[in-house]
Amino acid sequence: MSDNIFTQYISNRNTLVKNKKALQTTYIPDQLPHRTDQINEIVSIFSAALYGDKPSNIMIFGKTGTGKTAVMSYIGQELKKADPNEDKSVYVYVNCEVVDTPYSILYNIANQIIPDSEMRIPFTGWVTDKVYNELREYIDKKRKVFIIVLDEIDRLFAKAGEDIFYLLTIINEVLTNSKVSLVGISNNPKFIEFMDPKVRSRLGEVRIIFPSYDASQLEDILQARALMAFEDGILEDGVVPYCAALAAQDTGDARRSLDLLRIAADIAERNGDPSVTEAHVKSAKNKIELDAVAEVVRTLPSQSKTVLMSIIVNTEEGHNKMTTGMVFSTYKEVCNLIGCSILTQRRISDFISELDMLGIIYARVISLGRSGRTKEIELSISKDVINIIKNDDMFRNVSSYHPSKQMTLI
DNA sequence: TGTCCACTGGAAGGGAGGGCTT
DNA sequence: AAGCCCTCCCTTCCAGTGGACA
Repeated sequence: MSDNIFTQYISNRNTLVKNKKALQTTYIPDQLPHRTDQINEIVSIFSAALYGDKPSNIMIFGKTGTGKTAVMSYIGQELKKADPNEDKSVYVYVNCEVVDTPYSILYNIANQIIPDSEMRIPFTGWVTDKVYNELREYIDKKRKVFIIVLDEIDRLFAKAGEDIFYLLTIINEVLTNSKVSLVGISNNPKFIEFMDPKVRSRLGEVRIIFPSYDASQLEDILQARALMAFEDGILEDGVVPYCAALAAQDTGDARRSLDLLRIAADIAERNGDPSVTEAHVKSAKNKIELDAVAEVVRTLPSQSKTVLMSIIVNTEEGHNKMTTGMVFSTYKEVCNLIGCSILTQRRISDFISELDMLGIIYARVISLGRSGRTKEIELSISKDVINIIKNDDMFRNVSSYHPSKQMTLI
């Protein structure tokens, strides 16, 4: 192969990770440490399906990164192994973060279980009732137990209301040959309280809690993945406990601890280092935090970005702290420079509160006595993140701009 | 103690746009 | 295709507020 811009990276490739898949959060290992009780409970309920009985509906609650989705995927795989030809049971998984309307839920379930050769439900065009009826008829015809897993079910409830849950929970009353069992997964245990009591009790026949992992449990999980991913001697001794401790400090999120380990290994590889050290984990932590804020800032709506740019402009003029009025008058001038419409101060006040909630700025309500009551606003992002906004295409005319004299400086 | 300022933040409602239903 | 409904984004209105100041 002739030399080109990729050659040096290919020839100098330093691979510390022998099995990158094992460090992916989507990878489902053969063992899920510290989730045996939950797995056993769910399996004992699901086993009814293999005898043709209807398993109870289950609601699973637990914070992000507590293994809810991983456990359900694992059990789904195992169920398929126990019933490889789907003679008795069919396992269906739907992520309600992506699929969040009644029509799309039914469409998604139907297209997972009905082969194209038998029927294809169109992406749009049918009345929801028609999809429901077709799905119900197909399910009944098959004389099997259908286990339908609805991940992030609280999002579906927030977006689509409870009608879809009502339809799904009463389906067994109109089925004569088949049975449907529902599993809802949510990180918000409160949402079910807002449901109609009948739907609530049907949906949550059994409730299973996935507690957050503590540092030593996270360490076990990481250790198992590290064994799969790295050759001996590549990871320095303290690395796994350190990743586990950092993630445990947060919310006991196993996903976060895996991210730390994977990104630390990436950094070590790119530096050409022979092993992964705690220093690499520290860099990984900084990178994750910076990336998260940068991503939030990059994807802000344009009006929100303009408000943030106005705050940046004021800060660079030496006003580290400013009022809503100051931000608004700079905002109007920035709008004129970039040619976007000017919203009202009331609306800008909301944007300021949203930026505060996102942790991009710090805003608190203060009283300046005779000078009125307002918010005191200051930036709370790093230079790197500020540069992302300043280099945004929409602000190319703003680089040489200085705001008019502000009358109400703090 | 009352006044005043520069807002805050809740409420109501309009308009646009998108998805669902007929 | 047209109507309906919902959500989102925004405006308008306005009562309420904390503290400096007279």
